[in-house]
Amino acid sequence: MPELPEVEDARRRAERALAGRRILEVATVPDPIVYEGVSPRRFAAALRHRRVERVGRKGKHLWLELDRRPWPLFHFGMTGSLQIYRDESERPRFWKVELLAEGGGRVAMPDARRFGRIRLRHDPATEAPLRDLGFDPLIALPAAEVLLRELARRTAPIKAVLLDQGLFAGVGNWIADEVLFQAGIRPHRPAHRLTPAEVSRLRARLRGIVRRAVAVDADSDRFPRGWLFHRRWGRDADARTGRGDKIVHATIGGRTTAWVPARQR
DNA sequence: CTCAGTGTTCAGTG
DNA sequence: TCACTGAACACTGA
Repeated sequence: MPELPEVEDARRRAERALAGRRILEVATVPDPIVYEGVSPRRFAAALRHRRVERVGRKGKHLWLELDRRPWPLFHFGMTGSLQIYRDESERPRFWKVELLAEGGGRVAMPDARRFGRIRLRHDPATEAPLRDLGFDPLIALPAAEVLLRELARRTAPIKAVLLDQGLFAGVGNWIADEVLFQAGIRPHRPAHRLTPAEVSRLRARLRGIVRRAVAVDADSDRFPRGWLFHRRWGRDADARTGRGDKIVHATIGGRTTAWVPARQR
């Protein structure tokens, strides 16, 4: 479940469970794909007995700031998430790591498809992969003129450009489609051909969508009724919006794209 | 059995 | 160097 709002929700839940507490135990499973550049053993040793000061996020990455470096850095890939519970019996299927905190709270990262990553960094914000991220729309969304200038250099379809983490950190497939739907922009449009008015709308909708999704704790059942999100799933040939407009599916930027020709130009 | 998939990376091309 | 495209990665669930 991992686009910006889901990761921000994970960050807040992790902060509630861990901030100010020590990590008493670290359980791991052997997985040289998900653990990148660090063995589970060394990872566990770096975290054990440390106090968590706060939890950070940029784009789709989340990290724990401990009282000693290095710090753990997580990416949830397609199917990773953060689960918080108290009883060991609730340890999720496909778990990769589980922390036991002072007070008995447990925090685990499961990841069925193993596209997620667990890393160790001395200063996550200034090292790869975070160093290469663009702006995070929840933290600092640039002015429309700045966006317009960036988009002017890109000839790829706007849908593909929205997915570029080096520009829009944290935007994933459903957010990109939602932004273009609400801004009334056809996903195939070359980014450099967007008008200033369109870039302005795109910026406003990106901000609105991310803020709203975060405000409802990334709980998609609480996303506004009119959002494309609720009707975009599964390449259903007769899918329609609430207003009866046809939803079509295409592959753009290598990803399934849902859009509404009647509303997007 | 087949295929899509809330993501990223890398090789190849222009 | 840079922008861009498409394949590869791994594996579940429909």
